Formats: sequence, structure tokens, C-alpha cells
Amino acid sequence: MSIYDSLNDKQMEAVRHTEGPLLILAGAGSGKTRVLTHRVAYLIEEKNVNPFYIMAITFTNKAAGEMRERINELVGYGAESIWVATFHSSCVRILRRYAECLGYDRNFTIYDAEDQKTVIKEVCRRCNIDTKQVKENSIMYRISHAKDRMETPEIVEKEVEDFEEKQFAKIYREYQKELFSNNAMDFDDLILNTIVLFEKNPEILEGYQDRFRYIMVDEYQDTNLAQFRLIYLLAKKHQNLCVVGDDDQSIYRFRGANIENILSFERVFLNTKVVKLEQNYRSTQNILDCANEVIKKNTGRKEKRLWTENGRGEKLHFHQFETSYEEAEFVCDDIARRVRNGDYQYSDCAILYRTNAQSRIFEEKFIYANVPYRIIGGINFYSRKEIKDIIAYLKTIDNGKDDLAVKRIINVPKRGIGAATINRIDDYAQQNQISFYEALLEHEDIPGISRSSKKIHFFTNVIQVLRAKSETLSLAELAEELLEMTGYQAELIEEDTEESRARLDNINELISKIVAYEEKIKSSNQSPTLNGFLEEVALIADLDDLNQNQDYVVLMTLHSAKGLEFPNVYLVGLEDGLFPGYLSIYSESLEEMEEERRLCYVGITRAQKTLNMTAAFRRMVRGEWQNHDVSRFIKNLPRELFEDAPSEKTAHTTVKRPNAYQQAKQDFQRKAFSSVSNKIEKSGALNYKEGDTVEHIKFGRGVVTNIQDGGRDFEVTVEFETAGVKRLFASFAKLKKIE
DNA sequence: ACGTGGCCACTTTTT
DNA sequence: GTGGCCACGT
Repeated sequence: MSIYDSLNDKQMEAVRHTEGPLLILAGAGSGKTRVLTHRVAYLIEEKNVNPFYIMAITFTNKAAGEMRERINELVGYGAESIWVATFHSSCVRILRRYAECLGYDRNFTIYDAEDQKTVIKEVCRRCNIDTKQVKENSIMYRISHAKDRMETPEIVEKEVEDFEEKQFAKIYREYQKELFSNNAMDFDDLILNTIVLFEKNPEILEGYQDRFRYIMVDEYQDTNLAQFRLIYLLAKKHQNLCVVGDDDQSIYRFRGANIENILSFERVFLNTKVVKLEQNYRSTQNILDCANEVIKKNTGRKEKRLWTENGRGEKLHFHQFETSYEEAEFVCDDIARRVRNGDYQYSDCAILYRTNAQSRIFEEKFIYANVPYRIIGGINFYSRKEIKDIIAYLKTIDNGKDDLAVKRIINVPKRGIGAATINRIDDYAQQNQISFYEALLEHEDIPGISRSSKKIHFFTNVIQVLRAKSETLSLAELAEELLEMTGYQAELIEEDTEESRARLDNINELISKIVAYEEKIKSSNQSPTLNGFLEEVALIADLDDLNQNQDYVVLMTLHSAKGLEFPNVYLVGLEDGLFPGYLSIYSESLEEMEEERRLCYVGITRAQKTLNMTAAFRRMVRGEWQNHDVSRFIKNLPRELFEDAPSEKTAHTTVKRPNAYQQAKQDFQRKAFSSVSNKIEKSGALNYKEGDTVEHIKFGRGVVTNIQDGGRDFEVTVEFETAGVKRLFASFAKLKKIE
């Protein structure tokens, strides 16, 4: 019995081809991650490759985490020395070592989209360009694309013709200058600078080429030109490059993903072996037929024919409702019914939508119906105001070179340092070629700000004291001290509103994250550093770690659903104008519509057994009602795939015993979708007891009549003033005690 | 220097 | 419906 027995012929073929370029075209649900991980195991165990020579690159942290976990399970000894990381974090690791070769300090900071926007705005103001006429968003987009094509401001400048392009080139140049003097890189710079580093220093490149002798790239269809260039450079010498992708699942064109990378791989790497994985292990034949039917309308794709041994399965469901409210109500009721019937658990069900804004209505209905749910994505934890503020403080303590961070917090909480003062300091800093923070230290030499002198001194003093303390305190202690000394916490406590309490909660969550980070680093026998923490934070998109098994419905966008699977999927808002969106309908480029269609394909192929599709005729968009047709994607699908009766009978598919692979996937999903706050609520005591008056977000006020410990969660019975008696799960009802 | 009220644009999607 | 920005008043 070997670990490779679970692979089919095609998968095995891909695993065995270890030398030379390999392109794996892996259809949805065809077990591509399984192939990748087994291939790693094969390299180590059968080919005696030192794990140190293996690199696996993914696109998201989630995927990297999953890959790491699965490799660990499979390989055991030596697995930790395999380089498993995202493109961006790989580049950061490389750049931290060699940043000086490019003129950066190795403590460079990483700017997210918000930071970029701030810089662009500032640059525009300085150049007297009205940001109302030239939108920051489009500038950001253009800068990003220029970087993707490896065009520096100088190159753009040379090529410009009209006034508009000239203006852009100027902004781009100033933007880049500003970042450089702030010792900062944006996400695109991370990739671009690594390429520049390699191209300028062949000996550094060769070092990495010899380290990464076997390179694997997951989600290859999502790579952009720069990323391709990077892989190309790394793999050029040994040519052992294995990429896995599905051109039908390329859904990130908008941010530069280039489907050409997959279609032209064989031209760039000669002697490429191509393996197609077409057997699907995830879905029923009905679901696959539907997916195939949708995707076949796209042109310029590699022909694939997904098949399965899973059988026809349950028929698909489609309902069109009068309004989006009824749609949400149906989905909510349907889930509740299926769970009541024992067909599914809450966690088997996922609601997938095109835009984050759609989650609201579902959330409302779920609160009413007391159905546990969790929304993935949406507003990023690390882009919340309070979190960004604390991070900015930490950055300033770590090194004062990030002007953006210092400016962000110099007057938070309010210290009476206003815009006029900040501008004067800024001018002084520019004139003397020093950082903003250094200018603050010299504030006594700056004309015209004597009024604020004391306040500035107070601020720099706080920072210096915290810096001194950071030598001895742990990171978490430092953060607590910071909250205390700056008065940040006090201000929020004082405010005492719903919002301020939520902010305090988030800050506490940040502190738990810091503690978790410190523990993680310590467990690998290293000592945690402030800089290390900030770096990790810069590259993490959402809080998708921390493990606990809870049973809830998952809501997310189609984009975040990629790579996941659920027994029971609701594809909602299938309407022309929403999905496909207006932009793609009215766009001249056919590519946009094709991308939307691929997105639809991704959505359909998430479903394992039951696929429900819904649309609403009328929907509130941006405060006004809009009428929508049923989405063109599903309008003319073969009728026989669908169940016609609206009230469907339940299909009892026998549940197969999960194999190791499925088990790992399930474990991963449970971990990925758990939340810190829920954990705290259950493990600790509730902050209310029987007889207390509490408030519920929808039901209003009521009196707690009973609390039962239901194992996983507390079940609380509440007699509401208007809504009557309800039994609720404590961690989802989020009851607030009224004093 | 700072708070408030009215106006605007905004919604794809994420490292 | 909401959050960001500007102008105005204190």
C-alpha cells in the first residue's frame, strides 16, 4: 500500500514527470492540489531530492497554508525546509536580504491599496492635478499595469505622446519617488524589484536558481506577466518547472492575470509535457453538465471535458423571485429545512454572490431565523481604521521612516496638531531631505509652529519612550502600553457607543493575533520581532486562521470561493446587470464577459451534490430599485438538468466514507472559517445571566429566562418585549446586556 | 483646530 | 445605504 495508490493514471503521470517543464491542466475538482502534494512527496521519497531544493508557490496565504499542511501530512520528515509561500511573501523574503542592492533599507515597509491611494492623492495635490478629473483608482490601475509590463516611469515618459499620458507619467514618477523616500514598496514593487534584483545581479539569481531546483506553481492561470517573468528567471537554469492551472478558472484578469501565460507556456518552455486532468471527484454529473454547458460558450480556451463517476445526482434548482428579499428568505428557509431534515449541516451550505454588498440581506434573514452564519471577506480586518492606527503606531516605533504611518497617527487621538502644522513640518522635511519623523524631532527649528511645539514634543516623547520599552517588553505588552500611553484606548472607552465597543473588540483581537504570532515564532525557536510581525501583517488579507469547529453557513464572493467545495451551494443574484455585471455587458472587450462566465463556471463547480441558483426580478442597488432579467449565463441551459417543481423532494445520496484527502479538506475548511470572537464567547462565561435584560440586534429588548450549556455553545431563551419567546445560540445571537 | 452637515461617488473581484 | 470630502461655523 503506497500513498500513490489513491491517484489515477493521469495524476500519476504528472507526479512521475519530475524533470523538465510540465503543464498540468487541471479541471475543477480534479484533485490538483493532491497531485502537487504527492509530487512533492515523490520528489523527496522516490527521487531523493533534498526538500530544501523544492519550492511551491501559491497565490493566496490560504492556499499556501493548506499546501503546507497537506505536505506535512504526507511527507513528514524534512517537510519544513520546503519553501511554500505566496508570490508576494517569497519576494519579500528575498528582498529583505538584498534590499540594499536596490537602494532600499532592508526594513522597507509594504503599502496596501489604501496607502497607495493616500500617496497618489498627495502627489496629485503637489502637482496641482485635480483628483476629481483624474481618478485615483484609474491612476492606481495604470501604475499597476505599467509595473506588470516592467515599465519604469522613465520608460513610460519616453513613450508618451499626448498631454494626458504625460501627466500620468509625471504622477507615476512622483509616486515612485515618494515610495522610495518612504522606504516603501507596493505589492507590485515586490515582484518587480525582485526581477530587477535578479536581472542586475546574475550571481544572486544563480544562487536562487540552484536553491529552487524544483519549482511548482499553483493557480498558474492567475499569474500576471511580471510573475511569469519571475518564475521564468528562477526556472531557466534547471527547467524543472511544474505549473498547475485551469484556464477556465482564470478570474483575476482585472488585476493583471494573463491567461496567455497558460496558453503560451509550451512556446516559452520547449519540450513541455502537458497533462490534462479531466476526471472530477467533487461534483455530480448534473452539476458538471451545467458547468460544461456554461463554459463552452467561451472562445480561446483549451478544450477540456470534465467527467465523473459520481453519477447524475440530484437535479439542479432554479428560482426567480420578485425581489431580492424573497430570494434571501427562500435561501434561508431552504437551508433551515435541509438542516431540519438532517440532509445537511449548516457548514455544508455556502452562499456565493458576485459582490460583497449582496451579503447584507442574507445576514438579516439569518439573524431573524437564528441560522448561524459567517461572512468571509468583505471588509478586511487589517484595513479597519483602528487596526491601521495601531499598526501605524507600531510602524513608527519600529522605524520612523514611514511618513505615511507617522502622519496618520500624529494627531490620533486628537492632540491639537492640525493640518497647517503638519504641512509646515512636511515642507521642512522636504527641504532638508529628511523624513517626517526626523523633522518632528527638529521641530524647534521649524518656523511658524511654535504654538504646537509642546504637543509635538509630547508625541515624539511618547514614541521614544515606547521605543525604549520595546527593548524589554513583549510585542503584546508593547501594544497594550501603546494603547495606554497614547490615550487611544481611553478615548474609545470614553466614547462608549456601539461602534467604539466594536473597535475595542477589534483591538483586542489584534492583541490576540500578536500573542498568537509570538507563540508561533517562539515555537520555532526564534525570537519574535516587531518588524517580523509587521511584515506578516502586511501580507495577510483576512483572518482566515485559528481553529475551531463550528457549524455555520458560509457566505462569500465567487472570487473567494475558488479552491473550495461545499455539498450544498446557493448561487444567488444570477441576473443580467449584476452577474454578469453592467461593466462587462457594456464593455467593448469580449474578454470581460468571458471572465464573468468563467466566474460563473467557478461558482457552479464549487457544488458537490446540490446546486441551487436564484435570481430576483427587482433589487435595490445603491439606494434605488432596478429590474433585472435572468442572467444570460443560465437562461438557456438544458431543461432536463433542472428539477421543475419549486418545492423539491430531498435526494438521499449515500455519504461516502471520506478518504484522507477529503478529511484534510474538511479539517481545513473548519479551521479556515472559524473566528476568534466565537471562541471567546463560548469558552468564557456569558456576560449576562438569567433574569438580565438584554438587547438583540433585530428582536430588541427582552429578559433572559433560561441558559443551557449545549456543549458547543450556550442556548439562551429570551422573552422579548415585542418579538415573543425565542431560543438562540449565544455566540450567534450576540446579545448585549442592558444595565 | 476641530466638529458638523451637505454633497458626491461608489461596488466588482485581492496580494 | 454609506463613507469620504469640502466648506463653513465655532
